Amino acid sequence: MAGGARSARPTIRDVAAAAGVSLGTASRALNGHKNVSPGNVERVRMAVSQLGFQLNAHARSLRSAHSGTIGVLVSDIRNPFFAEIARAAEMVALENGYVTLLANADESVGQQDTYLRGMVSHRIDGLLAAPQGDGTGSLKEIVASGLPVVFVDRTIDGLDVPSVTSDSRPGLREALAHLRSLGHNRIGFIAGPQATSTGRERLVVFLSEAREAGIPQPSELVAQGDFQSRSGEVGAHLLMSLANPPTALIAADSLMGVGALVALKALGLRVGRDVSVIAFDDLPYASLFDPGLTVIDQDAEAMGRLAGEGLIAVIGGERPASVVLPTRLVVRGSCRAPALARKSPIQATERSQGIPAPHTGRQDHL
Amino acid sequence: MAGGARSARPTIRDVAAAAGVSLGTASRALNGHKNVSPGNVERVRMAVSQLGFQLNAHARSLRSAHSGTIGVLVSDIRNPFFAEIARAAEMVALENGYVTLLANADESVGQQDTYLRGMVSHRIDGLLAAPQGDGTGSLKEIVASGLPVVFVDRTIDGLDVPSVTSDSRPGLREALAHLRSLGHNRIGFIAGPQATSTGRERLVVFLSEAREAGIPQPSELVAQGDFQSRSGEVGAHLLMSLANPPTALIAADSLMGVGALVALKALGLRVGRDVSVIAFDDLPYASLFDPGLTVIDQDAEAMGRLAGEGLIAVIGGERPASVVLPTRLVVRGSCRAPALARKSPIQATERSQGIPAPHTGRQDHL
DNA sequence: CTGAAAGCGCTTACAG
DNA sequence: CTGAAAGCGCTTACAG
Repeated sequence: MAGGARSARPTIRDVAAAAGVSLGTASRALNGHKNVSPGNVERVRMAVSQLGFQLNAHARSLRSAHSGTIGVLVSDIRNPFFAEIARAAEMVALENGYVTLLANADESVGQQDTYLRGMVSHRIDGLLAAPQGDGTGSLKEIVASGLPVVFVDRTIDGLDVPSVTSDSRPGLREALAHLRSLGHNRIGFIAGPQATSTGRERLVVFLSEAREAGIPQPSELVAQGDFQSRSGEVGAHLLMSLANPPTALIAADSLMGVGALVALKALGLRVGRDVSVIAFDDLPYASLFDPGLTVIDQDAEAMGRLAGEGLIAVIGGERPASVVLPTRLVVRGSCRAPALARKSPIQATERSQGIPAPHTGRQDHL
Repeated sequence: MAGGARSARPTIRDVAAAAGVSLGTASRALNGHKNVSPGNVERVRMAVSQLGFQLNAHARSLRSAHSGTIGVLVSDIRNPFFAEIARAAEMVALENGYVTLLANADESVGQQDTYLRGMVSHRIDGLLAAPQGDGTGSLKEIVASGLPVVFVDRTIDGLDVPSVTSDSRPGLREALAHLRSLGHNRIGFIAGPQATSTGRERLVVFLSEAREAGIPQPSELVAQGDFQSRSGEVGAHLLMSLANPPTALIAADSLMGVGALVALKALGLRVGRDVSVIAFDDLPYASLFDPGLTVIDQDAEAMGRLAGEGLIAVIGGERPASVVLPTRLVVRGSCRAPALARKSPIQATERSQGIPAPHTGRQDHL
């Protein structure tokens, strides 16, 4: 059983010898080539299992054009959204006979480049990436080299690469309609980093949808975050400290949303009652929060799967179209009518555009 | 810029030619061997950056004894606990010049074996694993083959492999002391799968610590789970439906803990007030639950890091000792004195061991 | 300190 | 359908 512990690993030459065929025939049998006699296929199969032969992937990769490996690069593996994408992509890769090399950039462009270089050294057959940075460095070189690449979640301007992203518009539109119907017309937005495509898109779409809905959005109502929890905390603090604070908050990702919840708790503000909150990305536990967190959900599993399938297609020489998935609102308990809502949105609009209210902080109007 | 897109990749031969040295010297310069003249080292360095040379990892792996790759196998990458372990281990690998091949067994022994075979084909230099199953299959073969292996979180009986695990005893002891001081003496336990080392250990230790603390533990107070959320739900339902239900619940991992919270919510029981709850493993959002969830925390980051370092040591020919980290209780709001606590634990003990109370469900005793 | 040469374990035209 | 042979891109004793 553990007998051959230290003995040299059997090679395809050993298999050929045991099967009584030539090295070439053994290789062809192993790879399922058509022109091999059934008898030899069987003999080789026997020899393989008898010797416990495991093909050396490096020798194969060196000789043939492909390595059987794909790279998956995510921004932060601890973010449940990316963990789900990575997992789904990996499943697809596995189903197609690829092993996955996982790179966790951990929000660092430097680390991203380190991993990317390693992947190039390992001659990955394709790369699936939720990219960081501005498209300089290894990523640009990789795309320029012609290696199959698919972007997921994020894209990079100037790099012409198929992508799987989601469209924040439907979700944001529903979110605004929901808040509007509850009587909110002063909505704070905690934006993602403007150096990422998703950070930019969500802010632009929020602003355009708010305008469409007739909700005024003075720039003081936008806080700039970085998709990390801490920045959501800071942003919520900032927004709620305005002379005329918003009655509702939207965070551009779930980590910042959680940060905002932490900040509101610290400020003694009750979510739902005192401030309504909506965040991008669902969390497995969002319904256990107090109250349940209303979210704009993206289908991370589908994104990972479609991106994986897209990459397989690119590797196969196809040029798949980019796909854009919808987002949708999942209503839980974190949004309610503002406790002290004004009856006339118009009036409030005029106020917020003109002189800020004296710093009573809150407008008593009952 | 994108000029050489389709041109063949430069090899070390091109580098040697450009630097005006032999192939061997180029290789030695590249690998930082001592006996190379400074001038040649510099010339090779120039040629490398000028040609954009990237060493072919497969050729190197085929020739030399190691591949520069390690495998990291986790049970479920979507579990925050394992995501953190994977990330920390990966960092250590990177610092030591290794690229990580990530395998997500997704709670399936079959998938674990598929990945393990792929890793063996890729000639990983070492394996870090939170193993599934009973130690048959690829895992056993790998250990028997002499490949460096380190277990993290879980171990497998009969496989003599260094490991990094945590000792549930201090955390459970604190948890029981905490519950005791609040007046609980009827505690339900939602156990992990007895086919895993952690599932077994936590149950055994809980039982022994409860005995030590003088808390009776009839078998009806143990529900069998599988570390998945759903089983925590079922387990909590079961326990709370007992004729004489527990006043507190301990779940052997966070996913089952979350499941229990879901079940309690569905049953209309308020955590803290009606039932106290403690779960293993901290969650990034546990403090935002209603109320905050008290947990028995393990240091996942340290486990991943230490396991990574241990693996590097094993690869280096050392035989590092296994390390066992402590667990500790993080008190939040999910435990309070039972609403209808008896004054005398002794009396309650006698009751619970004897005739179950008639199914009023709750003992009114005010 | 350096070069020439062998060879890691495969795949794949090329003949037959 | 099969075998003999070349060669993928490196590393590493072996001489010098």
